[in-house]
Amino acid sequence: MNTVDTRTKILDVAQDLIQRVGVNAMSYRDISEAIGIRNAGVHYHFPTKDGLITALLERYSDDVLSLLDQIIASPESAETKLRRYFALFETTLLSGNQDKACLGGMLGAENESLDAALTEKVANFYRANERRLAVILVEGQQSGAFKFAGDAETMAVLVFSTLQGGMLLSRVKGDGTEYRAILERLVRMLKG
Amino acid sequence: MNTVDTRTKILDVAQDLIQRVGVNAMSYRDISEAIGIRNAGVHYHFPTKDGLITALLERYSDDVLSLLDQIIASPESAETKLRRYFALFETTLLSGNQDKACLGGMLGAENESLDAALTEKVANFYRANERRLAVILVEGQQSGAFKFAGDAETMAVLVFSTLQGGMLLSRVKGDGTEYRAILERLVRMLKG
DNA sequence: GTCTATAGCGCGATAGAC
DNA sequence: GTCTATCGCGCTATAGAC
Repeated sequence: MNTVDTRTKILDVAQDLIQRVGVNAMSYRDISEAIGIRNAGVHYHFPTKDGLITALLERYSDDVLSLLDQIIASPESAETKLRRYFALFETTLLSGNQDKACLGGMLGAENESLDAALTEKVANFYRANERRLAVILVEGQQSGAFKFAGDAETMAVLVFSTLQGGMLLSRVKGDGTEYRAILERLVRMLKG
Repeated sequence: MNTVDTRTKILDVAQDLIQRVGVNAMSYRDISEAIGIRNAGVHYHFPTKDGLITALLERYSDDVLSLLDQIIASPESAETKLRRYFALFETTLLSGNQDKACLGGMLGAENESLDAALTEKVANFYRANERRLAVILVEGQQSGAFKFAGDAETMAVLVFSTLQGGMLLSRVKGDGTEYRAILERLVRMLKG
């Protein structure tokens, strides 16, 4: 059953391509060939490339943050929530057995070559992640599961930095297990 | 006094451009215009783009690792060495008052759109950094300055991940002070 | 909503003069 | 070692038929 509409197919394929090769190495032709229509057909749905990328980031951000909110709202312990957060990026974003970067990380790296309005959207995606991470960290602090000095906000930024850097490094080195090892170690550090 | 030869000028300009906009948004024309020669003049020194990028990464890797070796060989404490390591990426690589990414980070993000041989060179740059970080961490462990559970190798990868992720995030958010805050917090965590 | 066809440009790269 | 000139291609994007 293939009831997915073309607009969604375009977004799916574009996201996959960007996560693999980057924004500037992905073309309308790549997209059109992958879904079996022509160049002009893609332009019908997304007249400009910056518009396509903007729509893509919005969908991605909504999806990830919504999954994150589900994790936060669950009755699990803070430590489990944090692990599920890390697993989200490991499986959903490094999914499909091939090495994919985080869309947010890739757009961040290439952000200076994109529409200026996109920079703020990418930054907001980062901030939204950090805000949710801070909630989990505070919860763990209060329950005694996490023990660390200083404010949870800075720690949340540190955790998100490690997550993003860990994905980058694991992908380049071709060792998918490294990401897990890095964040497992980080959890242990947070537990004190 | 301008005694810098053209080959060096090309490498300097290309590196600056890649650190800002990425490999795939940088062109021979950008380079030639920046140094005041023509497209063909750049091709004389670097016939292919992959060759140029390879030469660039080699120079960059040699420079960074040599500075790192100097830091390690210095009589400073392990904590000071680690701070100097972080400052190296903060000042030398985010230099020139504008937001630049780490060349290694940028090539890592865009690595799937580059010559396959470059992937291994980028990975080796990461590993070389991690190896040196591990030396500093072990030194700090032995002197009692650092206290952490588990092997220094995994911790070195965690530290390098945080450094790379921190540079990415700070750059996108336009807040250069964030990088420093993240790594300052990491140092405090390592001190236990 | 997708097609054919094409405009217009920037790209990496090369030949050959100087 | 840098130049002019150019090739051939891929790109984003658009016009107009179906």
